[in-house]
Formats: sequence, C-alpha cells, structure tokens
Amino acid sequence: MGRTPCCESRQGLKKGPWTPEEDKLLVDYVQANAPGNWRMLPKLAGLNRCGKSCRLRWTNYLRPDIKRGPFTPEEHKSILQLHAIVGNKWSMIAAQLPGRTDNEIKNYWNTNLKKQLRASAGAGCLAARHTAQWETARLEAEARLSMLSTSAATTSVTASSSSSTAAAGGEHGADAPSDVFLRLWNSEVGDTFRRKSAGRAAREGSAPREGAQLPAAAPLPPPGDDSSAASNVTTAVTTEEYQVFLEMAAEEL
DNA sequence: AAGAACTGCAACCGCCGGCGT
DNA sequence: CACGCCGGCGGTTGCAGTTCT
Repeated sequence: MGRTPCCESRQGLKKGPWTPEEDKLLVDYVQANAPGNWRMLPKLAGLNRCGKSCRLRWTNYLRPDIKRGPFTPEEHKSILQLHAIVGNKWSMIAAQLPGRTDNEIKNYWNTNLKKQLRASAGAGCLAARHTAQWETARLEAEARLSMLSTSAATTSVTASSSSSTAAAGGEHGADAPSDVFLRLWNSEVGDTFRRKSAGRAAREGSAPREGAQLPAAAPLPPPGDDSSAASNVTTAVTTEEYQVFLEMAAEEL
C-alpha cells in the first residue's frame, strides 16, 4: 500500500523535457522564495508540473552550484573508492563530490559499469574475474556498512563532526553521509588509518597526529568554492590524508 | 546518404523514512 | 500509536545525439 503518486491529484500535468521558459519560472521562483514546499511550488510558480518534477529539475540541473562537464580523474577515483565503501548510495557519494549530483554520478557509474561489463565480455576471463571481484567487494562493503550502522548506535561521536554535513545535502538521519564516514572513522578501518597515519608522521619527522580528527565530516575540499560545511569546521585531515583514508577504507572493506 | 545500433543523460516511477497531527 | 503528507532516494526508462555499417 504505497503512497499515491504525487501527481495523481492533478491530472493533465506536463511531463517530459523542460522548456527554457519553465526553467526560468522555476529558477526565478526558487531564487525569490526558498523552496519550502515542493508540492505547492508548481502552483505558486505558475508551472504545470508535479512538485517532485520541479524538485528534481532544480536539484539535478538548475541549482547554481552544480558543476557540469566531464568527471575529472580525481572524481573518477573518488567515485570508485566511495562506491567500494558505500555501494550504490549515490547521494552519499554525491555528498563527497561538491557540485555533482547523485543522478549524475549514478548515470556516470551505470555507463561506466556497462563499459566494464562489455569489456569483460569482450576481453575474456581476466576482466570478467575483475568485475566479479569488484561486485563481490561491493556486496561485502554493503553488508559491512549495514553492520557498522547497527553498531554505531553505541559509538560516541563528537558534536563538531556530526553537525557539519547538512549543507552537503541528502542528510537522512542515521544514514546521513557524515554518519557513514563517522562509522568508518570509528571502526577498525579508522583505527588502522590513524595508526598508519601516526606511524607515517613519525617517520617523516612531523608531529604524530595523535587521535586524528574526523576529516571534517569528510567532503573533499571543493575546488574554489565553499558552499559545503567543510570550511567552518576544524579540518584536521588534509586532502591527501583523506584520499589515503578513502583508499584504505576501500581496501579494508 | 540512409538506416541501424549504440551511448549518455534527463526525467519518471515507486518506495521508504521522518515528521507532524 | 496510527495515519497521512512530504522530501528524498535508487532503479529504470525514453529519447536525442552520435557512431557505425
């Protein structure tokens, strides 16, 4: 007994691609009035669309902070690593890549995955084995993540780190992106990273990072911009360290 | 040049969880 | 506590543009 579709109440709503005029109406309205109620928005903005459609159009396409264009190698790498950690949690992955939307990442992944599958079919057993290994690792990651989420309830968490991700969007109670990384950070993966990190720092002669803090609730430093919360939180872990943490987490999981 | 096949992406759909009543 | 509303998420589809034959 699922909910009735949001558009059921208003027949004759327009579907399909958005016109520039509709985009303008939506942008003008959202910029003038913060989108409080998406359900009412179409009526108020003079759009013959379903509220859901408006929200999607805004979040995936019209938002001013959206970064368009091809994914950089760094982003590609982050997506691979994050996917190995959290699986198909596109919103979580998107939260770590400022300016990218979950839809975009999902599309990117799906097309990449298709390529990989095609490649494995064409290139024989080696690539196929890699694909299978990757899929196994992903499933294990998801299973592990779910275990982490159940045990996280007993884990103490610093207030500064847990309050910092709302701006990244997609926060969802216990499943907020920050929590995923908090869980990882507070898990044995985080422990291992901190130990290795401290050891490396000692070897390199710098002060050991005793009790290194969470990577500012984790978003990668946005290039140039800072709409994310990262800037107003103590960033105790550098980009490089964060990258190392991601790599390690992916390997560990 | 034309049709077929493929690709990438915007948009839709159905479900879920949080929240207010 | 149950219910309904709403926002958000992930999976899927449809179609325009591109490449191949």
